[in-house]
Amino acid sequence: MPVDHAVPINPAALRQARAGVLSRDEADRLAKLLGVLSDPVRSRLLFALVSVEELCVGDLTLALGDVSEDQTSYALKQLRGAGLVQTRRDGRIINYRLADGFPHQLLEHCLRQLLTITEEGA
Amino acid sequence: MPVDHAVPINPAALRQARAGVLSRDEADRLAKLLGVLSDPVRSRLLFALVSVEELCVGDLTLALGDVSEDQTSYALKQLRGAGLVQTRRDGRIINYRLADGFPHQLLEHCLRQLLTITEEGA
DNA sequence: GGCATATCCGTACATCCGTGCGAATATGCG
DNA sequence: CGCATATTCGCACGGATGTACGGATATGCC
Repeated sequence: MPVDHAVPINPAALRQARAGVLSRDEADRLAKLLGVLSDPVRSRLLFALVSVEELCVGDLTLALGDVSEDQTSYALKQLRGAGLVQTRRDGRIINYRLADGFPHQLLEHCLRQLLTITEEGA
Repeated sequence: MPVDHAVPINPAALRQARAGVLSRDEADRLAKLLGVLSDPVRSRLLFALVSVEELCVGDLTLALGDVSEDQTSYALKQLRGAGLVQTRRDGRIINYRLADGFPHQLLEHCLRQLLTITEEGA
């Protein structure tokens, strides 16, 4: 039987929780961005780019070592669509770099911290 | 025609990039965790829980306001599977809270910062 | 014991996402 | 102009994922 549950069980805590909840819009934007980050190829590409000025698709493929150039190209396209990387054409070569204003500390600090959390759990 | 691209175009930068790249294992773990976070319902549940001791499924559903109890239940199951939340049974009511050792600053600092980034882009 | 409530499960369904393959575009070189 | 290289595109396939619905389970109350 479907449940209505119109009556809060802990009204005080509920009020407090509501204050911290993101709006639907904010949560959607955040989810979209995290979705872009939640792919091994894409996150590794960002980590490859964080310590270097710029690199072309072929060299980025070599940097990862175990992906095809198609995968790299597709992943870069997603990252570019999310505004996380920029391109600079140099003849036939297209160089990718982290976008202007990209928070480098996000990679080096936040995401690496996330990694240590999962380490503890495993 | 498929491309081999055995020759790096920028060997120096490539060497530097390789140093920063995550291993396949690390990237997979990170991607899995980010995948759990990259859902509006799940992230909003975490933000609801960050400022409160614990809440039951029904009240969490009310806190979000625009999701079904099934959605809440399913999302909490995912979060629990990832080790991000814990449960405490109290009679018929099952209360959820952030897991022990959960980095509260991750929500309040890192993820909210991510939100501001996308604001600029939009 | 019998009923109401809180939560969860199993299934079915639609949808999205990453990948591989072949071909196309774009540029440089001779 | 014709060919080689770097990158991207279009398409189809398989796999994973979120949602809805009915029913199951667990607990408390009378």
